[in-house]
Amino acid sequence: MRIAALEESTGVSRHTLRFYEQQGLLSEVSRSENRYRNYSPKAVQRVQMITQLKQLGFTLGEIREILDALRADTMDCEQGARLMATKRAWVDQRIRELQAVSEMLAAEEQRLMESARSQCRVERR
Amino acid sequence: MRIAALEESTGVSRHTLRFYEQQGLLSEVSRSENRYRNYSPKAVQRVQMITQLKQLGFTLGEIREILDALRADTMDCEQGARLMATKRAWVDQRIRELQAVSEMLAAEEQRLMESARSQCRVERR
DNA sequence: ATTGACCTTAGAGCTCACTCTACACTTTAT
DNA sequence: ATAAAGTGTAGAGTGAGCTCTAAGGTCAAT
Repeated sequence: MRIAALEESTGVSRHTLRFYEQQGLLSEVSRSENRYRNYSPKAVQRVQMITQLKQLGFTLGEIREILDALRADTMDCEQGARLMATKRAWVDQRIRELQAVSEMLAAEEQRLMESARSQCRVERR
Repeated sequence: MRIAALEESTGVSRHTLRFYEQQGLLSEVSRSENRYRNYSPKAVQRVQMITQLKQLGFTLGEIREILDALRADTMDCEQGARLMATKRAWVDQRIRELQAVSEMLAAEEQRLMESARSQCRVERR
């Protein structure tokens, strides 16, 4: 599978695929005789996982850590578990922050609707 | 009120204040004889509003649009409320996504802890 | 043999939201 | 009078995450 095929099946541009490889997100990519990249079918899953985690707000550095942890056959289980726990604590903290933001937005929306009939001033108290 | 005073009373650095002005977030800033910026006390409120909206997840571009609309008096309360609702829907969607991630990480952590005593092999999905 | 599609690399450019530097001018304190 | 502190501008740098270009190598079809 060459780069155009991986681009086609993942929706991630060849530029970005090479960038991900350069950033260490795709580990070792094998090459053909002609130096062309030769991807295994598994690469599709891996790129899709990168895309998903990216959409969820993880940085490329964090994605690399997670993928490395999930992939490493030699990984220590306890270490992996701790990595997951750390990530999860971080995610949960972000959830709490976003929930606070959501509540503030709801309060602001409520306030604006209530003052819709009288005078209006956005976000100024 | 000069830039140091505004920096002091808002916690926003002079660099950032000038950057905001350059980005059109502070409209016209009056100058003294010596070309120093001369802020009115209202500027404190305006900068605080920028800070608040930023914390609510609005980009500087969105904040400029909101401030422009307020200046032009073309935004009423209902429009403001709709803006908040739209942003909140976006935030809530991200919360749901992160909750799904948290659950996946928790499951992975659990699995790793269970296999900590026996053979450790990270399964990919 | 030549076209054109595909691949390679290094490196430049872009957006966002700052952050800082260099250098000059003004004000204030001693 | 001098030094320190404050302010001005233009422009470069940062870092994340791409995005694109230039210049060249490879390959299949005509």
